[in-house]
Amino acid sequence: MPEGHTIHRLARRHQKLLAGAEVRASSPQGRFAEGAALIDGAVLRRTDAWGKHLFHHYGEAEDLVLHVHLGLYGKWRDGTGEPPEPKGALRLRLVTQDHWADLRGPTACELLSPQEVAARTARLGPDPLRKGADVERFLDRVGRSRAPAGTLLMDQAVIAGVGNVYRAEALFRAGLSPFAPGREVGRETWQAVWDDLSVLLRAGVRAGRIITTHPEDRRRPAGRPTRADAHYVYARTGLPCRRCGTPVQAEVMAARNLFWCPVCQPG
DNA sequence: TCTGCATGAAAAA
DNA sequence: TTTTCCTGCAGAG
Repeated sequence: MPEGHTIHRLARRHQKLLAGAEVRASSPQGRFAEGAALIDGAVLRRTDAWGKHLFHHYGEAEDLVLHVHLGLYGKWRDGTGEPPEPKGALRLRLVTQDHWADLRGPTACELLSPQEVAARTARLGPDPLRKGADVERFLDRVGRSRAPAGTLLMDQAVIAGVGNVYRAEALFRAGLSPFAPGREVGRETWQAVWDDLSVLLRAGVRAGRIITTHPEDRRRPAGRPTRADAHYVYARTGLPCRRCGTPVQAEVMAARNLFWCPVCQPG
């Protein structure tokens, strides 16, 4: 589900499945009927992702741009051949000769001009998954800020694509307290966090899910494996830290549940 | 089958 | 800071 890795994976998938073909677009639910009508019959030229934002560029000049943000609930489904009978609230359906893609529950589904796209992405921080991402901009921003590290990593204007899972896990892997003010963390540590997120996000794109634990840390002394085995601290409130056994703590930071180990991440 | 919560962010207050 | 958007699913019963 949707942190940056999901969106980049979707961009690649849509590129592969739909790009180069004429697309029939519809909004069975009706909430995007006008936009769908404008896309309908156009050729998808290329797809792009920046952080959690997905873009489809349509038309010869690539100047008709579909912008989708999945938010918390949004989902894309796709398939080969005939699309299934539309069920429930289907915001957008894209159909080519060979494939279909359905969008449900997005926070944003809108058409933008290239100028509007540029304005949106200008507000976003560098995305570690993008070629040529401006690391210096990230380092500069976090290095000056009084805000806590756990807030900075969730701020899409600071670094784009990191969500609540990657926040918790990157902080743990860096041994960094979520409460440490950005300017007190140190440039080398922030650089390491960026590099680690870059690796983790890329692994997430490949796997299609977030896996942040080293294999040797994933083994459990007893019991059934759970979904949370892929994480060190995320959604593990009260469970023993995989490294030191201390119960994982949780509290709300930047409007989301933050998880951390008070011993491995002192401060 | 039902309930509450969830990987997000804009709008309202 | 709180509400809203409005989907899917894990866990409870």
